[in-house]
Amino acid sequence: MSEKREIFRKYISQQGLKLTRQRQVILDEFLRMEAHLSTEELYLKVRKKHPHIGYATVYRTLKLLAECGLAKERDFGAGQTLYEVTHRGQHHDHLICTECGEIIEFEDLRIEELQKQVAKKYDFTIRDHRLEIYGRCSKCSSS
Amino acid sequence: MSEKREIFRKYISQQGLKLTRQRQVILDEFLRMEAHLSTEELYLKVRKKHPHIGYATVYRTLKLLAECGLAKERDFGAGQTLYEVTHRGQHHDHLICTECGEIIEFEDLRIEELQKQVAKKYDFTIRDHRLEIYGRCSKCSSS
DNA sequence: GTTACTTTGATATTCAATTTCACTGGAGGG
DNA sequence: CCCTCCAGTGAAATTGAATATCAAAGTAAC
Ligand SMILES: [Mn+2]
Ligand SMILES: [Mn+2]
Ligand SMILES: [Zn+2]
Ligand SMILES: [Zn+2]
Repeated sequence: MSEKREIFRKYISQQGLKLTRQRQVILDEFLRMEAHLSTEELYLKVRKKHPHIGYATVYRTLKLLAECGLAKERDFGAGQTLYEVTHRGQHHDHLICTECGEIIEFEDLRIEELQKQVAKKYDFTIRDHRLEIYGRCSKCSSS
Repeated sequence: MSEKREIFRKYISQQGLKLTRQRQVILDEFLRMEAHLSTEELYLKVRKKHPHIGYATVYRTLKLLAECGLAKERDFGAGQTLYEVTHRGQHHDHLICTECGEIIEFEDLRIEELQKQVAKKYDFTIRDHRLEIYGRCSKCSSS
């Protein structure tokens, strides 16, 4: 938590930017959330305690957080981009329930390895990837 | 080709819809294209021979084609949805060059199998999935 | 305090996706 | 072959998220 604030502080100063009150408030509120949330959702959260902070500032701060690696932008095809806190650089992919919207995170190193093999076959240099599995979660299947 | 027209015809009639000139023109033009194309691109193609056909009709017909399984909707995160012709139900995933936009298709049954294992672990019923690998193609890497 | 910035936040703009609605035209029944 | 009805069409409007704009406010160095 505090370690992440430090990362942000350093990034801000490296870039010649300023550590403003708004940015700190937004960062704190973002770190407090778990799971995946949209700019709109974070904006509404922030707004409760700090009604003066504007949508544009939340939007720009989330971009900053993504730049410095504290946040990961996710587009699950639901019309709006979601953000999530990145935990010590660990990568993961998602199972997404199209019924109730639940998002389950998973990692599978075997799949990651096979992706590398595929890329190699086509002489392709991987920068990033996304694997999303859509369907029904256990709760929605049983009901 | 003709077989696909038949599939469309059947779907249309099953749904109590009408096989209009516009829909046939759009279907034919769509089947003639290879690779991935946007609604806009197909619209422009169609327009050349049939300037009277509107964008909304192309848009709606692509939705129909997706519904009956002749087309697959793809969102590669580039701001607009792309469509591609589905060839005899074969699934594939994509390597996407973020430099030049080239899209390479691949299938890897081992990855597909591992996805099933992951889903099973979480008691999740797979309906669909997307795996996209972003990076640089061989051409862009060498230059 | 003055200067030279950056940041903020209300608002405007963009752009694809989608909807609207008055007019048109397939297709089945006669 | 003609009717009639209801789905289809297409120009235009609307939506909604993402992003840009810009005047006012804030910040830090001089
Ligand atoms: Mn996640
Ligand atoms: Mn493809
Ligand atoms: Zn569910
Ligand atoms: Zn390339």
